[in-house]
Amino acid sequence: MDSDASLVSSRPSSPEPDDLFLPARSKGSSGSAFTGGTVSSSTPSDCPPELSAELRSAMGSAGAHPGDKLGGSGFKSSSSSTSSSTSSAAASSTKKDKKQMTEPELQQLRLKINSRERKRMHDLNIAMDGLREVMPYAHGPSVRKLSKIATLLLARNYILMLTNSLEEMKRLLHIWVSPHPLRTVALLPVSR
DNA sequence: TAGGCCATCTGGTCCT
DNA sequence: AGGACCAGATGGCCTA
Repeated sequence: MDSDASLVSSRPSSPEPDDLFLPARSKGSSGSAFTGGTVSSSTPSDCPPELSAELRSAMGSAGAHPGDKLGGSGFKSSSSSTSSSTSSAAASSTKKDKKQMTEPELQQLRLKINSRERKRMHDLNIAMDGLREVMPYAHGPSVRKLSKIATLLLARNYILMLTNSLEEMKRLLHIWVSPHPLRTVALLPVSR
């Protein structure tokens, strides 16, 4: 309810995950087909998410705690709907205790658990923002930020691209320092 | 208006 | 036993 506003103000509508999922591993050939391909252009012209100021606000507000009300965001009417399942199935670990707990106590416990879960998700979002920050993607206040799924897919492609680049560099380096005379000579500066 | 994305709640399971 | 993690359900907001 109240917390919604405090979280992420921007509504990401990511680039198609498929686009982000694409190449990244056209290994065989000369690697890094990714560079031009996925990462930078993964945002097909018109849907270029970004973030920066939004990110900060999001991260800043992540710690903020809403008013901890049951059924907080206009959710299903609290215990009434779950009361049956609560009594029957019940949580595995605290089953015995829950039977003995009074309604207010149960409610208190629920609030506590909800709060923990909320915090967990906030932490997850902060981590996701951190990942967005290091992604090769257009960051800016006027651009929507990547959706979660898009962030993950882009990150995957980025890692694959970097891996390919690294392999390529290693290969080149190996050629350069190769003991093969012809290759070595070819690398020697022309001294006349 | 439909679809996408997200936050939150909730019960269950796993781990310490 | 308590907390972390997970997945399903639900409803809100936003954009095409």
